[in-house]
Amino acid sequence: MTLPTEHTTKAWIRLFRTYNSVFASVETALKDAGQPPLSWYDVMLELERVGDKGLRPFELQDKLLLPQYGVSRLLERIEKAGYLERFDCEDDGRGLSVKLTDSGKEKRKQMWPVYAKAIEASIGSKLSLEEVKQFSKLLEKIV
Amino acid sequence: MTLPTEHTTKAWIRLFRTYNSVFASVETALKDAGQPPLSWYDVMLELERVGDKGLRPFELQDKLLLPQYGVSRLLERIEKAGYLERFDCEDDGRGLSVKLTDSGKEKRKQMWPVYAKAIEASIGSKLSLEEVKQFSKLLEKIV
DNA sequence: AAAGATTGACTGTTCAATCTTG
DNA sequence: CAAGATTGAACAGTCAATCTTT
Repeated sequence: MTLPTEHTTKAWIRLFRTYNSVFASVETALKDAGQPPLSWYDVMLELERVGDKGLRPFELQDKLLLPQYGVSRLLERIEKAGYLERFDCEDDGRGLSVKLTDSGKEKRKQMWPVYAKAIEASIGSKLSLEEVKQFSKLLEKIV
Repeated sequence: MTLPTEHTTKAWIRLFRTYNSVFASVETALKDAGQPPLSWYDVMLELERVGDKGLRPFELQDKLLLPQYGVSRLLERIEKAGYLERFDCEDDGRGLSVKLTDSGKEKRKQMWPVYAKAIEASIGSKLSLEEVKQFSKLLEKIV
């Protein structure tokens, strides 16, 4: 394990600034549109994908790279807003499952165009299609 | 303003995951080494660069892309740890300046190898030099 | 004992209101 | 009134302890 080159350090600093700038654009767009934050969208999208059987919190934990207590608190807030339901898990008495409510599906649908516009403005409009693909490929190598 | 292509959306999701994964590695490395968080490093580096004349909080705000109250609270914590000093600004009675203390300089020096190793492990070791340069160039186009 | 999940207490972030000086 | 900066209160994230079931 050697020290990073100047180039690696520079790349990290730019990654830092770029991510935070895009992230801030998305959050601001959502807030300005009176919509919930991005973290809610991520949960709702995963839940919508699997339908009424729902997901276990630990599955969300893996998908969203959040700690257990982070998922617990996030679900608590989204549930309070009425966008999801927790229910007992039949297979495993320790656990529960979570599924999206109808109003949760509706809300996710409302959020998407706002979210999408922000991504397009922040990234899509700045790079050519070829560059976007290249960018995606490089990111894939890192994680 | 059109909707993003699939490719742009995919690139954003990867950017999200990659950034968060690298960021978490860096923070974990610092914490495990008993060092302060990355946000402190950023402040201390900027302050070290300008020497004893220091920086105004609003200048840090621009450099670090933080809100005014965010800088205020961050400086408060770093000052309490003894790594920086606030002092009245002679040019502008409304403002103040902030400079690094000797122990702040020392601390920044201690943090760097830990930080550097984490960046190298997360990014440098995953990409060739050419790829790092490409990556950097693409990021520059976005922000 | 280990896995799934939650919670109290603490730390950090955000919002809106405030204070001071230009 | 604008700009620079801070602060109380509300909100979100983290740590360690806890509870239940496997």
